[in-house]
Parts: sequence; structure tokens; C-alpha cells
Amino acid sequence: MKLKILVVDDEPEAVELVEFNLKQAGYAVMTAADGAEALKKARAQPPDLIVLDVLLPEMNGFEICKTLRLEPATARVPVIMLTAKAAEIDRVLGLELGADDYLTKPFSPRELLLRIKKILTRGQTGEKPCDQMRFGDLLIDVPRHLANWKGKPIELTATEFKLLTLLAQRAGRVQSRDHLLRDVWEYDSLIDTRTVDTHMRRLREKLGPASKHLDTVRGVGYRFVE
Amino acid sequence: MKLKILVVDDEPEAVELVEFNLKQAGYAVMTAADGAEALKKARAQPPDLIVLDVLLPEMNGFEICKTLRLEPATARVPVIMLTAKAAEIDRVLGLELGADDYLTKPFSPRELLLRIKKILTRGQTGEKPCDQMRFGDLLIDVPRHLANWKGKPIELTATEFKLLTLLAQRAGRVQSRDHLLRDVWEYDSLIDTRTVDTHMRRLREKLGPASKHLDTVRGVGYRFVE
DNA sequence: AATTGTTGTTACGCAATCGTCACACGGTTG
DNA sequence: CAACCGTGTGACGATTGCGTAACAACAATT
Repeated sequence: MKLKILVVDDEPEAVELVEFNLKQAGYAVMTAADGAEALKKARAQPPDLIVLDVLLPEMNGFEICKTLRLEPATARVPVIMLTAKAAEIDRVLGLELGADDYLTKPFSPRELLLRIKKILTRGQTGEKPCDQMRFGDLLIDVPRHLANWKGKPIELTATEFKLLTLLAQRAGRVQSRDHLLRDVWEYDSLIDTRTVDTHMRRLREKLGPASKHLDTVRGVGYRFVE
Repeated sequence: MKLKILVVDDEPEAVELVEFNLKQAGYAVMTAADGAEALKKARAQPPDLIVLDVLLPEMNGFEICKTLRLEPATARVPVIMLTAKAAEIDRVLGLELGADDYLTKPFSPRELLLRIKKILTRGQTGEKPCDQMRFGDLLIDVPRHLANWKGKPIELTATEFKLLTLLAQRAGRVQSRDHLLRDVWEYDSLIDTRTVDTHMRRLREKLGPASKHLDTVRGVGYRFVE
């Protein structure tokens, strides 16, 4: 019994690429090119997960997501958003839309598969979407945009919070500066700057004792340890 | 019924060398000098495997690979990439491109034949170089950039870790100093080959008892044994 | 317009790391 | 047995990478 995934994107090439990779990975794939088609198919045959591009003609991904959430048949289907700008991430993952994850284009199919697998296996174990993360005394609340240390709030700027969240979500795995620049800052070029270092410093400063979670892996990047 | 292999390279000499060796080994060989020709031939008569040079005029190997993956007729054909720099290996082997293996130039025909044989006999069990490796009490976690010996972490520098990972991934096969320099140090052939010795020494030192996995093959190079 | 807060860049110093050299050791060969 | 070759070992400058601070650009607010 294959798991069904609905892929919504108006670019046929993108759909094909994703579809191929998902089928390769053993999923059953449905596709839709616009919002109306997506809603129709999702209602007729609720999938186990939806990959949803934000930039669509007429009805955009946000509206589709909202609509899906309102209808009982599709309210609980996990959604992964594509092309969300960094500025929109909070909204996407927050309670307003309730997407389960996001990816910024261009993304590697590998990355997408990992996210999908994570979400789908999470469903089996009955865990709720972790918009809240706790590591010891450190609490990160993504939708509320708050970080706590032993109950005491830590005031972080938008960039710092994004950086922290990203590292925490990928806890354990080392993130290179390039990778962080791409995901937090949305730079596609490999420009050599010390921007990441500076923000890591500010983040550590504000985190205080909680900064023990932030590891430097010399010559490679940074890592969040639990 | 001979297995068909498509060789794509713009240098006639390289093609000839590979072609000769493959025919010698009992394969049927098709050749192409550029991307367009390669795609055309691959579509017309899908081969059992493709040897693909990255550096090609006009359309490079990455694009060809992507295109091949998108078309049903060629999507499942294994690809071995040539001339990938060490920095690009992850991308090449990742799901984005989905190559099955790679070789850095210059390579020995023998090496290429081994890789080809391995892939073709592998059959449909889509084994990919996994990102966690265990050898007895030694655990190597690539994304986390960690090495463990009986649960105790071993602190390695970036170069040491790369060296260990590379040897472990090619477990069993002897790696010459030149080969290691190309893959770990990214073909800075200006570097003294004794550098490898020094790093092997440091690696062994830090690995402690786990260094029993690192064999010296006198007059040839080093080998990781399980 | 001025102030405040946030962000990205630049400069610089320190320390970890790297590559090289010189020498010691052991196996190999004649 | 002695000369030789290849490797292990230790030490030492040179380099690199990172943390830090100061600065400039920019936006938001007053």
C-alpha cells in the first residue's frame, strides 16, 4: 500500500522532477497545475501529503493551504510548501497556515525526500508537528517567534531567530556556511563573507549559557548539539 | 547478449582509451562527443550504463545527467561521472543528480572497470553510499561530522575526517597517495606526497585502537580494512 | 530630521591546523 | 651484511579559519 502524495506546481518541469523522484522512492504521485485542480483532487482522494508551490496562477499556495485546513477531509493532511521566502517562513509554518515544513527553491530532491520521510514517519508515531522544540532548558517556539532559557525569554532579532531555528531543526548535522547562507539569507552565490560568523557571535552572546548548544566545526561549519 | 555502455567525452583520445578497455572486457560500446549527441543516442537505444565526462562543450555533464533522469527511457540508467572535483561529489552522488559513482581524472581503466562491474552486478538494489558507516566499534557519521569508538567521540580535524571517510568508503581497496591527494586535497598536485603520511599518522594517533582499520600497503598506499 | 535598532562588511589578532623537513626505523635487495 | 628504499615520527614555521570589535548601510520609529 503506497503512500499518496499530491504535487502542486504550475511548472511542468518542476512537477516532473519531483514526481520522478517521489515515484523512485516508492510513493504514489498525483499532480495538479493550479489551485482549483489541487483542491478538487485533494477532496476527491485525500493524499497522505501535499507538496505545494507558493507561486501559482490565480490562487496562491497560501490560500490553498488555508482552504485545505478548513475542510475536514483535508484538514489533517501534512503540507510542504515550496518557494517560501525567508520572510514568509514564519507565516507558513505558523498557526495561520499550518504548513508542516517548507523548502526554498532551488532545492535538491534529496532534501525534499528527507523532509517528506520525516513528516510521514512522524505521523505514524503520533507526534505532533514540532513547532516547539526543547533542548534541556532551551525552548524554541517557532510560530510565536520566541526563545526561552529556563523560562526567561531571550530577545532575538529576526535573522538570529531564523539562524537558531534552522540549526535546531537540523540538530546534530553540521551546516556549512554556504548552506546557512542559502537557507537563512537566500543567497545563491558562494560569496565569501563573515556574515554567518558575525551572526553566530551575536546569537551566542544573547543565548548566554544556552550557547553551549552551538558547536563550531572548524573548516566545515556549525552544528546544533542537544 | 552484451551489455551496452555509452561513453561521453569530447576528447577523442580519452574515448578511445575507455572504449578499447570496455570492449576488451566484453561490453558493447557506443560513444558521443557532446551532450546533444549523447542524449540522442541514449534516447534511441538506452544503454545499460553511461560513462559521462563533466567537462563538455556547451552542455555539461550535470545538465545531461539531469535531463537523462527526467526522461522515462533513460531515467534508470546508471551513470558514472568523470572529473568531478571532490567538492562536487556530494552533489553528484546525491539525489539531485543521481549519479551512481564518480571517478576523478586521470583514472586507471582498471578502476573504471571495477566500478562498472560493481554497479552492473549490483542489480536493482539501489545501494548508495550511505552517510553512516559502522565497522565494529568504529562509527563514522558524515552529516554530523563525528567519529565514535565504542560510543566515545573522536575529535578529528576537517582534513583528517575527510581522509578517514574516503578510506572507509573505499574500504578494502588500496588508495595510492596520489589518489588520496586528488580526492581529499582536491588535486593540489603541488603538495608533497609525504603530507598524506603525516595525516595518516595523526589520524592513527587520534583513532587509537581503531587505527587497526588503517593498513599500510608498502610501495602502494593505504587501505581501510573492516 | 534625528534616533534607535538591525544587518552586512571590513579589519585584525589569536590559535588550531597544515605542510614540510630532518631523522629514525625496519624491511628489502643484492 | 650493507646499502637502499619506503614509511613512521617528531618538530617547526606558515597558513588558515574563526572570534571579536568597530563601522557603514539601511529601515523603522519618533
